[in-house]
Amino acid sequence: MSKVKPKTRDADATKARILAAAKQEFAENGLGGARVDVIADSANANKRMIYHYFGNKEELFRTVLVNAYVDIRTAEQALDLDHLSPREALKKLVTFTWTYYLENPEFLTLVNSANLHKGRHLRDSDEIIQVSRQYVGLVGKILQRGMDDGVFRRGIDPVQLNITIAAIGYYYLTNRFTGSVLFEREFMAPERLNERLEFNIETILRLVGAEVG
Amino acid sequence: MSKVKPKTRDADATKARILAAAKQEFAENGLGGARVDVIADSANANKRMIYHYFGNKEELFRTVLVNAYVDIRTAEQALDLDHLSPREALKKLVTFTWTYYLENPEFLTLVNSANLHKGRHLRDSDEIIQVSRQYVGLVGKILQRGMDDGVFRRGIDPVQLNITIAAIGYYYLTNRFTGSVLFEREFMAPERLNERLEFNIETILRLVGAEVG
DNA sequence: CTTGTAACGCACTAGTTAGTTACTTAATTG
DNA sequence: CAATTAAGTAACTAACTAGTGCGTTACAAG
Repeated sequence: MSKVKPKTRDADATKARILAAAKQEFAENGLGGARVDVIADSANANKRMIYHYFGNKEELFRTVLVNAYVDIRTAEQALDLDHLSPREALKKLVTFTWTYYLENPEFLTLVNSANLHKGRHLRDSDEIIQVSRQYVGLVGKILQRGMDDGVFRRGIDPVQLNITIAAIGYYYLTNRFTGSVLFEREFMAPERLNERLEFNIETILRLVGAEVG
Repeated sequence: MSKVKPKTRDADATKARILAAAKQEFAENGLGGARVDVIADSANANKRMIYHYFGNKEELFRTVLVNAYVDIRTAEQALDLDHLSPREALKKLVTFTWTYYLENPEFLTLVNSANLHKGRHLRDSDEIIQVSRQYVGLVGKILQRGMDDGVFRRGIDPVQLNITIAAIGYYYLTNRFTGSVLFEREFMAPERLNERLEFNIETILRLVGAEVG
């Protein structure tokens, strides 16, 4: 965790170190379980700096959370799905969502923590609403192209599809610990992960009425 | 919250009041955010009783968690799906899962909390493994009947199906707060809830290759 | 070189919090 | 009914925790 502290003073770098450490600590212990002193230490910063730059613990959490959403939505936009067939675009999006969760597990626990606190950290965030609209539009466009081409069935709500694509990956990964106990199966074994991704792709393709295989 | 304290001494009743209060407090604030004093108060019990009956906060959480799993698995077993057609049995199971999450939102946050703590509270719980096997068996039986009847396709893993049935309801409901902001849609409005349930039923029926409608 | 501003750090406070000690009171049993 | 066991309580403690007061140090502008 501990990043190198620069010799010279650098407000931006210090802020960035605090945010990285906070993301880690909040993800690992939740908003309630996270310790401000731990964040300060592992950021190689002084606790006073956290209050100087972010005001308080809640505001720090809000910043971390908004950044996390902006990050995933930005990565999605860079996917460049327009030049793919609707079917391939959908496969790529399901795969991306899965891989992103897998490589950024902090995202899952941050979202869980935000919801435990009834989403109050996200309200009145215009930034969040902007990037979310782009996301819904992205899936909506794939869906529209697929319907026009006659390869997807009509009448599918893009928001419901969005939620489902997220759900089938998110649930498996966020509940991987209890899941491994309940189902007596090593959820994180590489071949199990591939198995699940394939299952998820099939689930989504069948849902939109595309030919599977 | 505050249950009536009986005039006479009653260990079982006190235990039960503590467990009910703990379930509420853990569900609302997570393991880290829950306060033992709050649990004692709202159970109309003394904090000392919590340590007397349950040892410590962690063990109390473990008990609450295991009880929650046993409760949902018990309710599922009472569903009596054997006399229904495979297709109807599956619809009933998806509906039950959805309704159970909706009526017992504590279950969702308890499971999230357990996973934040890497599932350590569930390990070496034979009780959990027993009831989980019954659950997998239940879905496996429906699946088998459907394949025998030729209404479901072959080769579906019952565990993956189980996970997917849980996922599409769980994700929508546990993330209802951030979801309502991100998708600019009132996730808990009655017509939205029905919409989602219908979508979920369709998702599962298409997944197993059954005729939809 | 001086002076203003922002980065940074130490040590403290006021309030919590899980867990405990030492005790009283009610039920049970021989 | 005496003696033992179990239920229940209040007050306490040691460690922790978010947030702050107040002072120091680096750097840029003039």
